[in-house]
Amino acid sequence: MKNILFGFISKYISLTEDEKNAILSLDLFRSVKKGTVLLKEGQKSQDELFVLKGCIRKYYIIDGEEKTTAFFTEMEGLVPHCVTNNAPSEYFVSCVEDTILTVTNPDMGAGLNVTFPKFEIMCRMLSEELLAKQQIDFDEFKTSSPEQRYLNLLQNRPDLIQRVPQHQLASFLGIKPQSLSRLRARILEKDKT
Amino acid sequence: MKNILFGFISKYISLTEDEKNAILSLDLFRSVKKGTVLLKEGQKSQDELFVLKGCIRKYYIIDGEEKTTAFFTEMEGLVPHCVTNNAPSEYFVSCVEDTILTVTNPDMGAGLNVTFPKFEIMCRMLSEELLAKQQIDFDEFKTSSPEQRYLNLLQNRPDLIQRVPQHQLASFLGIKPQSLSRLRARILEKDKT
DNA sequence: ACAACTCGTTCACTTAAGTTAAGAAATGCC
DNA sequence: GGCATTTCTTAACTTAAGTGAACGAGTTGT
Repeated sequence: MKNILFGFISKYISLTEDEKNAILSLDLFRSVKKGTVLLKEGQKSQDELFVLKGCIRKYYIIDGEEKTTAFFTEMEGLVPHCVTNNAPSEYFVSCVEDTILTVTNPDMGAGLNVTFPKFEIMCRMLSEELLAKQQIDFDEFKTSSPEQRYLNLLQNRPDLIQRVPQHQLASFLGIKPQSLSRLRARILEKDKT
Repeated sequence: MKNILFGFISKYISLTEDEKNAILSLDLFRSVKKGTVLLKEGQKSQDELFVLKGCIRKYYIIDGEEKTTAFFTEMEGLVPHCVTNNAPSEYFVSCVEDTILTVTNPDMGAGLNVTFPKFEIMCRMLSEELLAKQQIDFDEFKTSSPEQRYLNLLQNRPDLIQRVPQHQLASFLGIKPQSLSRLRARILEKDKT
């Protein structure tokens, strides 16, 4: 696990052994079972999540229905909105698979940032990268139909389609499970021809 | 104009007179006419835009059709993707109205950041704020129907509906102009009852 | 002033997504 | 193993969005 984390960090900054040990001493790693709920609506958590192995999802419950809006897999991190604005969470986060992740909170983070200014730099790089990606994703979503979105997903994240239940994928694509099922049948039909 | 800019900045950091003068000496302000194209697809610009007065929009041309994905009005800024990743732009940016904005680029920015580290701090705050907002907006978009999206817009940005042409609003809502027209008629019909 | 465009709306028709319900397949739990 | 639950698919029907075309109002340009 250490190696995965440090491998990821090394893409942004380089760490000395001392720094690595400082990080490890924080006891960040958590191993959680499929289905575990990491964050509930209404909860005021300060925890930032970073997935080392497995998959977590973010979802709302609207009119009693789960609406999944994002998945996070290996090397992807989620800073819940409630951490940023210090308000109760609007959404849930749970594990799609057995997952290993790091859990950090600003207190620990501030400590690290003070000790190692590099961290501040990495966080900014990460958040800029994320913002850019997010904007492109949003644009793509707006400019395509459900079917195109599914085909794009098939191209860009084929793993998600395999590892995530259909009904969760459906709301991620902005449609109902039945529509996804039908849409897939439609595509298969076309492929045959 | 100065006042608008400094008023905005003061929400994040406080500036001395010297710092204000340093900023003004950069000659950031631009006054552009409605319809002016500020960024073209394929272009490699380094300019970051911040709207002081007026409205600009970001749009793609896909299969010969304009797809508007974002509007930026007073006190909103756009750092085009091509600035971040130093590649040709995927989209266009043009003025919906006569607009006054600041145009900055990383060279100037770096100069400022070096001279006044505060700026770095403000930029990070801005980008974090934006990222959070963007995520919520994306979630809202995914979890609602075109009609709900229109009603939300009516709630949250009634000005946009007034100042922006319908066909641009339509793709912003992820639908065709005719559908927006129909959807609006439908809502009016309901209101009567 | 007139022609050429743009823009918004409407209509008829097509296509796809929402809804409700039912049943098959897979999964989880004694 | 067997029962219950969840997940996925299918189907029939409803509703809304896409498409192509037409029209009038407003704008632009000459």
